[in-house]
Amino acid sequence: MAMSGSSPTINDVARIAGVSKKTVSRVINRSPLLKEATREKVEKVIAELGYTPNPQARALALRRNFLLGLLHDNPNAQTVLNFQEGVLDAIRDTEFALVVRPVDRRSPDMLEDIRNFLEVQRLYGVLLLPPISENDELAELCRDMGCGYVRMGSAALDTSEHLVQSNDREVVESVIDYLVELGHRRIGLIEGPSGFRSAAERREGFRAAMKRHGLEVPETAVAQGNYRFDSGVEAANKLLQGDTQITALFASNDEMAAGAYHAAREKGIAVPGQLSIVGFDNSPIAAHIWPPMTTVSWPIREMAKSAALKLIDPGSDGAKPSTFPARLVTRDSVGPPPPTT
Amino acid sequence: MAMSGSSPTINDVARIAGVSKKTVSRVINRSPLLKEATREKVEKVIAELGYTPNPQARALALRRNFLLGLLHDNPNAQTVLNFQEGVLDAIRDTEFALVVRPVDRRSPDMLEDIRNFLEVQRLYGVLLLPPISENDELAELCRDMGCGYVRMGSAALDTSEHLVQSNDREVVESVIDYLVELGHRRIGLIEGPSGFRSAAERREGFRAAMKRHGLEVPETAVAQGNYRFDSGVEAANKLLQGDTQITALFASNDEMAAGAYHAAREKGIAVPGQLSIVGFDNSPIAAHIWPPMTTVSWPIREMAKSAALKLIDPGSDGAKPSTFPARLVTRDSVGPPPPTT
DNA sequence: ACGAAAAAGGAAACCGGTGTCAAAACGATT
DNA sequence: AATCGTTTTGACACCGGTTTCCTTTTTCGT
Repeated sequence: MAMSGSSPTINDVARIAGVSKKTVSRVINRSPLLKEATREKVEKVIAELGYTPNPQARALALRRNFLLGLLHDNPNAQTVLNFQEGVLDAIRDTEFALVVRPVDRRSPDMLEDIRNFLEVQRLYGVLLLPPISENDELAELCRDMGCGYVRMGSAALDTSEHLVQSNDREVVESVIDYLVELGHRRIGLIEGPSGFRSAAERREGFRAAMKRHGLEVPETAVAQGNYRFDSGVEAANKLLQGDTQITALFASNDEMAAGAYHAAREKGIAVPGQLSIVGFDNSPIAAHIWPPMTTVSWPIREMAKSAALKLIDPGSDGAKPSTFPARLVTRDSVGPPPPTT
Repeated sequence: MAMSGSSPTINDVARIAGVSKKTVSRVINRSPLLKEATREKVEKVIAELGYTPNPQARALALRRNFLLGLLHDNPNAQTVLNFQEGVLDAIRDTEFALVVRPVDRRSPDMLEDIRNFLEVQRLYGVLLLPPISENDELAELCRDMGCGYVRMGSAALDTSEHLVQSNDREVVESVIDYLVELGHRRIGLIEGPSGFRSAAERREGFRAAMKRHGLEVPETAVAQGNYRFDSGVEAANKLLQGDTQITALFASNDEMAAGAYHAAREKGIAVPGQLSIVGFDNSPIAAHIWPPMTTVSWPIREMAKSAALKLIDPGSDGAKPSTFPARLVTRDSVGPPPPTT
């Protein structure tokens, strides 16, 4: 009775509405076998009391928590944080909460750790960010544990309902088109680490476009990095040395592109005067570096929202995989190739 | 009996060990009034079965979840993410999980939203990141709701056990000492937004050191930003215009310092040749920008870990406020002032 | 108007733990 | 051996929901 502080329970609602708790439960769960009048009566009481079902109790009864998990091993802070924001967009005003779990994909115990985590926390579902979203054993683990999951990826990795992706390949092709149109012929690539689907997609986009334009891609015009700044420096040093004569360069992410800036600067190569650079991600560094970097932006926040909705309300966002369009953001790191060949 | 898949419960343990579930509960909770023999017997069964208490059930019974919340409205992704890692360090191998909740401190509903969130999720405790860690109403709300909390801050804001802080002021003083030692006399300040304790601390450190060296700080040598890149550009433009003749500049965070780089570049001012710049935070951009930026690094991950420990195990990390030392990271954005005055 | 089927609602058990309080076991004393 | 005061332990209710199963009510065909 004295309810200062402690929130009303389903029993309070039932008593005041003059029905059984099961009926209240039915209202909460939108059971279809309820008379409209009853529903309204109960809903009125719920509204009056400001009743919210206790997630802990539901979690216990349903053997399933109202928690969405974000599993990631992501080198890029901004990406992860944007993703978190997107998930929050989806669960705002619901009883769901977001729990985060950074993992170490190089640890041999990763799967075991995650299994433990899932077993203990009994999450409603998990969101898998690249690169671990590409781990098939992990997806299988989720299935085994009866835990919903959605993989973020840049290509088809799974059946329909578990996937949210972007069109990396196409947009990289258009990046190359853009460079070629400006007159570039010798274009270099800093690709991402093997094992990353996104890296493969972007590389394929690059190769396809070059081929379409009848341009060669010599060995020396390609270098591999690991998506981190330092590896970008190193890769660019390789690309820029000797006689390659590259006039433009596409890096598979912004951090490596920033590394390329660094390498160019050390070598006294002007950007974009002597070398045009395009990155990928549109992370803050792209806007903050000098000159501001032309890069590819993908709608991570929207993708995250969609992924979360797939988990908590499969009806709304559907069983089909969702593909979100990335787009080129032109700033000042691209120009025509230098006149003297 | 058939326990494929579903994990064992306290009942299984009790039955097999031949004791009551309450006794098992006592073992789990390290109750001191247990006979050693009983404890061992039960623990053996627990180990054999690989039993883990179900957090949902405990949450229901205790009216308190095993969830730590991270409340933030932070402009810096890397800071937030590092903080998350630190919390994870603390709760690894415990039953705790970390839930994140970005908030909007400019929203008039913020407190109401948070109240709702706390009421529904019944968190074990929350970690408050700057700037909302400085909101006293919020701290009071936590107390009201019976929710543990720890504030991250750069100065005393609360009583002892609720605080983890850094020594911003001192370290900024040492930054200025360093610049003065190199020969700088006209040093500019880009300060952070009003309302941020950290901004005030850093400003005071700056002013104290300048005063100690007998150096003036004219109006025109100070500009205010909001901790974001663009505001850094703007502030630096103000500082660098006309006749100020500043030879060095301290920005209250790295993003604004990066903005100052940008402004300098646009004006054709060489860094560090004509202008030395020091930032604060040691965020990735400091290492990636050109030239690599001298900045202040503070041990956010350790601070986060300490904060989390304060919540989940007040015994271990103690009731006293913890202060963690920040330190200067010297890179290439600082040099002696230009010879021609 | 009647009986049968369908719809609506309720009682009680259950999810897996913890709290309360009384009972049992134990040790020391007499 | 009986008594008493501590430890230890257990029975049972409870946390706030859901599920199962059964009863009551409504609807409808004939």
